[in-house]
Parts: sequence; structure tokens; C-alpha cells
Amino acid sequence: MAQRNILQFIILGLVTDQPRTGYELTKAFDNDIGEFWSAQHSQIYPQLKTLEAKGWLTHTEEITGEKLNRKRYAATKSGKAALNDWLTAASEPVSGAKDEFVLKLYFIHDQTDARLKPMLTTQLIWHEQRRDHLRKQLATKFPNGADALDFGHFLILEHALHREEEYCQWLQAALAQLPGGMTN
Amino acid sequence: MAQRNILQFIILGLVTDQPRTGYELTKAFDNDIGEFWSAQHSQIYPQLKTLEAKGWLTHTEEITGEKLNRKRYAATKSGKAALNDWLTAASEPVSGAKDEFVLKLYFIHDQTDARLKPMLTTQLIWHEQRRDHLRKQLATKFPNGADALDFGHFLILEHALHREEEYCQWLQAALAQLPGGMTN
DNA sequence: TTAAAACATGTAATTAATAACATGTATAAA
DNA sequence: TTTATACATGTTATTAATTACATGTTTTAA
Repeated sequence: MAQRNILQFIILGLVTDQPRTGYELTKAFDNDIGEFWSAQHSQIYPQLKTLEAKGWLTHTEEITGEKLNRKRYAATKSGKAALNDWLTAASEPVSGAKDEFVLKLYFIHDQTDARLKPMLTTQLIWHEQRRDHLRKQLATKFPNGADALDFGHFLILEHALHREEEYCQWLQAALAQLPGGMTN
Repeated sequence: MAQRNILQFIILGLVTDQPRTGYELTKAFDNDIGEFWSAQHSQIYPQLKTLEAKGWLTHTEEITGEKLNRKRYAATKSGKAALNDWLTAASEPVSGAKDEFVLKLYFIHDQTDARLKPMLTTQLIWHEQRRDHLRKQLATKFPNGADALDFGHFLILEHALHREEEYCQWLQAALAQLPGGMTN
């Protein structure tokens, strides 16, 4: 397979925390969970049907306004059990993300290659923005440091920030090693 | 699409460095390039045909022993141009790898959750191994630090090592924050 | 009041990637 | 000499994911 259908467990996890509609699940990927996973609604709605057929979810219908119907999904007992099985199963660690930029560098052999500087600079700007964004996220969501009641979320935000900090430092150091060095 | 067919450029990059057979390309993913990308031969052989049809590759046939035939692929002029186009094009930066373990943490809210310690410990062991492996790689391949003639490769190995170092530090800090703390 | 933006839910077409199926040759070690 | 391992190249089936297609409602702001 292309992947091991991890999306099903994300959905299961989200609706276990609180029952949600397909639309709300889609929105979750624009916020929190989007920091480290992505999914479109065209993947979510079919998956909800599959999970309900599996008996891991049920839905109730709600009317908004005159006739707009939405389905709110909740995890069943077996769905919660499946979530726990996944959480406690061994996670194959990632060997190194598929980072297109890093891959490109592999094919640039010469330290004096003129393409290096613009490539590194563009990436640095982006990762500095993301680093700053994550710092704000962390300061907003966890102003008092680790939250014992949302510990996992705190941990992964910290991790994401550290990664971006490393990325920026690495790119800065690489730029400094270019011909002309730090005066460039 | 599931991805933007980056594999074609990896193949293009590898055969530009030196002409290679499908088998050799497959092996490349077990070594160097496997540190940050993966591909199976079942993906590589069809891709070679596609790239040749595009006019980006040509192949010559070689006989080993009595009759074992292998095809050695090289980049054409237009293939090299396509490679350069890709290298110089803007790379959409990765927002955060799809790390299944990190994702699981998101669904563990309680700092006292008994599942945390074994999860974090298992990951720590793995990432320490990988960190040590990368240290050896770097010491073996670049015993004198940055190599001006294989600069990109040096950079990405350094980056990979820093990432693993961060991963280990993060996991250790997380374990230390668990109830019982460092005496656990 | 009207138009834009957000809410809401689907399906279809395409592609990349993995796992499994399939076959055969050459070499090195027991 | 025989057997295991490495060399060598393909195809098929399946799945996950993205993009685009498709439709309609509700709310908010101009």
C-alpha cells in the first residue's frame, strides 16, 4: 500500500475526544493536526463511511437552520478499542522525512555551485517563518509550559519547534560555509 | 496526485552522476539515498521506461557472462536540462513529516497515562541507534569535515544527524517529565 | 438586499507507492 | 558439485492520496 491507512486512526482519535462532523474533521487538518498530517475532505467523507461499516463509528443527524443536514460521528466501543490497539502498537520510526529540498542538495556536489545560495536562502526564509509561527503557537496554547491535561499536544509542538530551530541553524551554517562566507 | 513524481528526478540525478542500471539504482536506495527517500525496483523499472520515452534517458546493453543482459541508463541533454530545472525550481518546504509516533502522542492527553513511558522508551532506543549510525556514516564518509566536492551530501548527513540528536533529546526530556521523573 | 464567505457533503479521475507475483543468470562458498 | 546469495528485470493488484468535479445551505458583511 501507499501507506497503512493512518487516517482512519486520526479520525477515530478526533471523534473519541469529541463527536465531530466530516466538516469539523476536515477543519482539524487546517489547524492543530495540520502541523504534522494532511488530509482533504474527499478522503475524509469516504473514510467515515468505511469506519461506520466497520462498526467503529456511529452517527447522529443534526439539522442546522431550515434543512441543512449534518452528520455527527462518534466512536463506538470497538472503535475506541481499535484506537487503543493502534496507540499501543509499535510505531515504525520514520527514517527521515521525504524532504524534497534536502534531496536536491544531494545532487549538488560542488561547494561553489551558484545554485546553492538562492536555494538555501529561500528555504531559510520559509523555515524562519514557520519557527516563529510555532513559537507563537506554543506561547498561546501553553503559556505555562507543559500542560498535564494536554501533554501529548504540548510535546509534539515542542518537538516541531525544536526541529524548525535545527533547520534554521543548519541552513545558516551552510550559508556561512559558502564561498564568500558570512559576508555574502 | 499522491506525490509530484520526485522519483523521476532522483533517477535523473543518479544517472547524471554516472550511468547506472535499474539494479544499481535500486541498490542506491539501500545506501546513501535511502537515508532520506525510498523506492522499490517495481517502481524504478517502469519509471526508467517512462523517462526513456520522454527522451530524458537512453540505455546501452551490456552482457555479463554468457547471456545475462543488463541495461545501463544515461541522461540525455534534455534529461540534464530537466534535472537542472527541477533543482532550481522552488521547493515546497515540508511542513512536518508524517511521523506516526508523533501523531499518536497527539491523542494521549494525560501526563500520567501509563502508555507514555513504554512508547517514549521504544522510540528513544531506535532513534539513539539511528543517531549513532549517522555519526559513524559522517565520520566514515567525511573524516575531514565538509568536502567541497561532495558538499550537498555532507550537508544533508549533518542535517540528518542534528535531527536525530534533537529527537533523542526531546524524548529524554519527555521521559524526565513523566510522573516519577528521572528516577523511573 | 445582495453578494461573498463559510458551512456542509459528496463523487470521479488520476497518480504514486507498496506488496506480491514471476522468472531467470552468475558467482562464491561450502 | 551443489546450494545459497547476489545479480538482473520485469508485471500485477491494491491502496492512499490529490485534484477536480459537483451541488446546495447558512450566515455575515457590504
